[in-house]
Amino acid sequence: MDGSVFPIARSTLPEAAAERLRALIIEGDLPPGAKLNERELSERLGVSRTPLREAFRMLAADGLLVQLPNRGAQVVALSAADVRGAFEVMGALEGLAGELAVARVTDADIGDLKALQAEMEAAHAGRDLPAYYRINRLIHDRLNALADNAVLQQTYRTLNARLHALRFRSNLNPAKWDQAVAEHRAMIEALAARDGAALRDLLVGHLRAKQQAVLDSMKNKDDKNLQGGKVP
Amino acid sequence: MDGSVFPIARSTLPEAAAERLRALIIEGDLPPGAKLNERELSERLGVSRTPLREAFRMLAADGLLVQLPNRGAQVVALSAADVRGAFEVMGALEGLAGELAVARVTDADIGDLKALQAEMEAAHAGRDLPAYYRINRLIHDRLNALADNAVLQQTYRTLNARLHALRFRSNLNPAKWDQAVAEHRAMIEALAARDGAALRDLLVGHLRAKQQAVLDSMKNKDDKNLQGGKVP
DNA sequence: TTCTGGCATATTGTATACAAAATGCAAGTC
DNA sequence: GACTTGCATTTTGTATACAATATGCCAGAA
Repeated sequence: MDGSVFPIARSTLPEAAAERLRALIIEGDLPPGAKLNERELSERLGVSRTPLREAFRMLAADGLLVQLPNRGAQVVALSAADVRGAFEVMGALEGLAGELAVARVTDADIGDLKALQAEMEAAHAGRDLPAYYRINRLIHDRLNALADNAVLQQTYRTLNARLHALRFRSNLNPAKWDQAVAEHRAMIEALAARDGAALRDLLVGHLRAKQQAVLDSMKNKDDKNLQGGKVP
Repeated sequence: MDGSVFPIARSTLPEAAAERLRALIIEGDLPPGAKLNERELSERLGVSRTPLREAFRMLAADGLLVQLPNRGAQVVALSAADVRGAFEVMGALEGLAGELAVARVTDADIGDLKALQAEMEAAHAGRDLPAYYRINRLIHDRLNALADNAVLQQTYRTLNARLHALRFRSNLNPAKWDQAVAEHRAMIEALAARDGAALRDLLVGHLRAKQQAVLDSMKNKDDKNLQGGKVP
């Protein structure tokens, strides 16, 4: 044989439990700050405590839980500073992805991306928000793949997952949406021109705008006391 | 009371085991690619398998181990591509740290850093390598602290730990050493001038040089077949 | 009333027993 | 001789029992 491997996906019990917990956290069934009782959770998931505890360790490493010695695990309650910090790092990572992508992109890739951009603009014109989000994600994934850096991709994914636990629906008003689409167009152009610095700046700026939107939405949630924040 | 907490450090057994394993990996007692037998390791560490397995999860999250279902854990054997990727990300993170530091640094901080820089140059003049490394690290830590971004700091630390597992003693020849010290001086100056872009470029370049050194040393090791790499 | 101390209960931490899967070896087959 | 097949052994995976720790309550003292 040629040595290539085709491992079939076999989820272990701790992995499956972690996946389920992740969903529960993102869905909001386990709200920020919630204390996770091992016995109760293991019964609800139909799993014994041992694999559940390994799932806890995985989620803690992802920053979705915090574990206190002898006091169990609880869902993280991200502070505004945490969100800011995470976005700052994600911005740097996106910028890096852009620079790397420029160094590796082929004309064929650029063609694909331009096609995606056209689709995205069509979704925008048709006010099709779900399609917009889907294509947006496709473009982002493609850029990340172009960077060809597994460490980068994994780090980015982890941070992204952590923020998703916030469950914000970034209230995309028309003006912001227009701007986002325009920024995307500029990105593709910078990439086509192989202008890494410009692409980097665009990506960083793009993310900064998103950060602001999330922080605003968080502030609103806090006002409504939905983030588990302690009120004096 | 004012609500501030001062938790005394209480290491749990899984944490302690992870710490010990980390050391064993970095020391090279557990070389890249080594298979970790749970029973044997638990006996050697004087810990039962349950906490040991949690330690495995932690180290796997840090990227020091890989866990294969039903086949246990083994020490990662980083490829050159992995090292390149990790350094690229670390460069972006250092660059970000520099930019953030510029935004937050005070004159007092700059004074401290200049003092450290002087110490470093003294160590350099006296050819005191250990002192150089120590002060080098102090400066770096100070810069990171100035960035005031916990996510950044934690991400950086994790990546750094992963690379330390390579156990390279970056063979610092005199020319490179001179250059590194000069670069550090330029960094402090850029920081004092509040020139974020310049500081960023310096940090990224500084790290790129380090990356090259590590990749070279890895290549040498590979030639001597010390990295557990598969030879065709 | 407020604080302290001690006890009962609940919860997490660790070890271990049992189950499931992988590995290695040897006998049998082509 | 090389390849398969089945079995014994080893190793990992999961559940559970027991230990250690934390939590909450209540009585008693300041």
